[in-house]
Amino acid sequence: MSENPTSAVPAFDFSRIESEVQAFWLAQACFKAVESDDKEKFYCVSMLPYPSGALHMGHVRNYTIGDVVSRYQRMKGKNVMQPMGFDAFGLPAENAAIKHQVPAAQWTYSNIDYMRGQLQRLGLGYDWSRELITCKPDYYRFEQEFFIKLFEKGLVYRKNSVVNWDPVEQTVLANEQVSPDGRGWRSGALVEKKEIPQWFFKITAYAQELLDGLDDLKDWPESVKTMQRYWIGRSEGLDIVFAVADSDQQISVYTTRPDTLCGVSFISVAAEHPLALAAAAANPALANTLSELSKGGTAQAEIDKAEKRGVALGLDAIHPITGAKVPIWAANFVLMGYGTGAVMAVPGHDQRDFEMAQKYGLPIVQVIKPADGSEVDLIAGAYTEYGVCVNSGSYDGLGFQAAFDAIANDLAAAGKATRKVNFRLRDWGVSRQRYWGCPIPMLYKANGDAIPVPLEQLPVILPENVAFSGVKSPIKTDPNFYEYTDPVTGEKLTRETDTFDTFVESSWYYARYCSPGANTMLDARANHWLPIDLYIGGIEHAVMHLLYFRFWHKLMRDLGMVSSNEPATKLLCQGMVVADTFYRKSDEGAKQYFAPTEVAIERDSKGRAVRATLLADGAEVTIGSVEKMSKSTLNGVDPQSMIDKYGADTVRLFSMFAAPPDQSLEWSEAGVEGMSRFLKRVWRMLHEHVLGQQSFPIHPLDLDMLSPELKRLRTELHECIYKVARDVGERLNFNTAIAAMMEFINSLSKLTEQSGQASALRQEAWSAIVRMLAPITPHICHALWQVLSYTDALLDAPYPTADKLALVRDELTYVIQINGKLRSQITLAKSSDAAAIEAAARADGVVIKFVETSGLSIKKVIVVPGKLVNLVLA
RNA sequence: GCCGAAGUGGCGGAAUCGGUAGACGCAGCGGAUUCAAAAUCCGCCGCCCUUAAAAGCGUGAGGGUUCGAGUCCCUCCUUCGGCACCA
Repeated sequence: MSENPTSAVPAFDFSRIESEVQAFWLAQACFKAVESDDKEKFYCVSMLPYPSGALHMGHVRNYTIGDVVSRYQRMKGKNVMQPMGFDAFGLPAENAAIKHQVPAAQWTYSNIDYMRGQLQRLGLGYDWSRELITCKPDYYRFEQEFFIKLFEKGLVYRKNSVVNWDPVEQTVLANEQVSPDGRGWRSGALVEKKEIPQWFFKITAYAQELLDGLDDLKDWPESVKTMQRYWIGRSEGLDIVFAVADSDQQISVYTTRPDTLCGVSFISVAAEHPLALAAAAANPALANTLSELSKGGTAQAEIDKAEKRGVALGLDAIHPITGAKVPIWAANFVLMGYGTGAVMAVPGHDQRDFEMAQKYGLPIVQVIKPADGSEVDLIAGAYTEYGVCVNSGSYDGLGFQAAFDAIANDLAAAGKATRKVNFRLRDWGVSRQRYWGCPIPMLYKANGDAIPVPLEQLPVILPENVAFSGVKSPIKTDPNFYEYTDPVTGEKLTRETDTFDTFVESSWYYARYCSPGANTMLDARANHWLPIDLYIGGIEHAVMHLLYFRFWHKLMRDLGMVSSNEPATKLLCQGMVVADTFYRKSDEGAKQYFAPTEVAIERDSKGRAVRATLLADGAEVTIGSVEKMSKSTLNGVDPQSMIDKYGADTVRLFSMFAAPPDQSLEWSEAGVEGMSRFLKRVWRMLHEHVLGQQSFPIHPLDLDMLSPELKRLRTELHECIYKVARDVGERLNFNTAIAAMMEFINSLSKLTEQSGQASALRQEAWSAIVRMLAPITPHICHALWQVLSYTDALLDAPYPTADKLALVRDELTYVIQINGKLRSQITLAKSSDAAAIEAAARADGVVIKFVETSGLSIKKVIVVPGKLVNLVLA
């Protein structure tokens, strides 16, 4: 790129500028956050990355948003803390270890080193002195200690729970390792459900508080709160006890629809229910069928979509109202780990029961009819709405609530039911049968009793130098790890070899950032920063992570470690980064994908993409759908290559401009080039202003001296400032803020006037633009700020505020609609009242002509002050 | 299957409280500059009819409310996220 030799504007060398500015920030320790009561604090956290190898565009987007907000808040005078860390335990490191025989720890640490460098290269303003890495004992020791405290409080317990079991590999599989058809990813064997003892956090003890707390989270997206409410799933219902015929056993079911009780035609239990197991013990054929029923993975979507199947256990239950015998079946859609492992089946009014009844010829009885008296068709499916009881004896004619109360009272009096509030939320199972995780700090006696590891022996350190033979966790076969001798009594104990779910580490890292180096989990500094003022991460975390995170905060509160009730007051969920896909289909129908860099796109005269060819052979490839960047579709774009080619500022600018933060962002290299052009234009125009100023010595801006053109332009400037501050500071809509700045710069570029006042206005404009762009493109702005001859640090320069007087316009443009359609426009003085506006509209030439030619007359006039006039013609 | 989102020009998107649909950017087209190209600058750019103007159509589909609907209500379609062991 050769510059015009006559131009005195220096070349824009982003690479040199970015490295110089980053070196300056580092040397000045600009982002080190120090607790202070002088300024209001602002604590901004972006969800920490899993160190998978390199940053992907999703990270770039997430972290740029956090950095823009942090830098903006700093310019608004806040004491900002923005930390970063690595969520370093997890399955991919273990898979790398199994596949390539590289130690999980080494793989993880080298990934972290590379990714940290990438984050720094993006110019993200983190306080690196607070960095944490969750796989290090100085982090995870505190969660081991915390777990033991909860165990002692009774908030942690052990129970049997179902896992995906691969019968060929003899190992537990993650849901991700089970294919959609219920087979193990390596063995291809049909996965079975197996019960093993596992540790649980009693999150259900906080269910009501987690639900109620959502009402106070005013700055969380409504969609996330709705999902959490549904996930917690509070319901009011009845625990009903059915006696088992010819036995002293009974079976308990929970229902939210006691009004349908008279429609019960059978009972469904899980294949692992004690009644089913007892029946199977005496009946090998039944045992076989039950094991067939438990085939398939544990994922809810899979269970819901599977065909409803069941088998009669040969037992009957006694209906608590009618006394009739109803058969007991085992069904594949009932889970032992959820509720009582048994449900009452009402095929007329529950779709799953309906499908099961149809398949096996069980009775379908209508006991609810619509309140409006219309008929229902119980051939097509169940009628699941509320209505009025029929075929229900003395309850006939009662509506939902009346029937609920009557049946609840009658059954309660007979000792057959109790009212119960139930939650869909289940306790949080944290045991994983995997190696690369935090060891669960428990010991087992020979009789199976569990006791915690003595606190003074913490942390239980995960050995990092281990070799995998096969897929099994090495610590499960290593006596040096699992053998334990009580130092006092000499008793031989066994260590727990399961590790924590990695959601445990990510549930409290945000708090630990506030207390770096403390030798307890948190210290007093935590309450200085908490709660988080803005938490940013992917929408995929809407329920699980964000619920565990809220739960853990309440646990820490109840242990006296933090004083707030919620971890984050504001939440932003950013969308995915997506890109075009290109592929060819093989003869077998398999898709072979190609990276966008390997493909050339041909366009027609209107710019439509008509054809894509592979650069390597010139032959056509299919243009696929736009999908999330991923390894499998090869449509990922490497952030590093983009930074090298265009610079961090350009990459940041594009990430913020191409879409609003909560929507998916389509990557487009042409779009990136557009951003690069914009920055070069800013660079050139600002330099030209400064060079031009030399012939017009700096004048102070004198508002009374401005020409009408300058006055109009200044109004535009302050409208722009007003909009940008609102978009960035309140709405978090960075794309429209950037568009507003581009729009203003387009106007500014048309200003040709050369005068002292024009120069003063240009100085005001560029000073504001550089400060407004600074959070988004901090490197170039740092350099331009100096070009404008300001000597203070841009990082702490005050964010521009709009001059209210400049925002006032003397005239307003009114839209004239006829029957709601735009027909004309008029410009009126701001002071015009409604009558004057209406009169002006009636007198408008277009209106008069329209009324004449249509032959209609004006029947009604609607005047919206400051906006429009609508004339209704009929 | 259940819960939550999204759907607007050739493309990404804007329209913030029911009031001008298409800001801004990309792509494309035309022009200036240049020996030429790149870069840069200027202009055009929803569809349809048209020399032009005007009219008409137009925000996934179909209904509805309203003086007025991209926005509110109902029904439906498609795509995406989550569904408890990927993180």
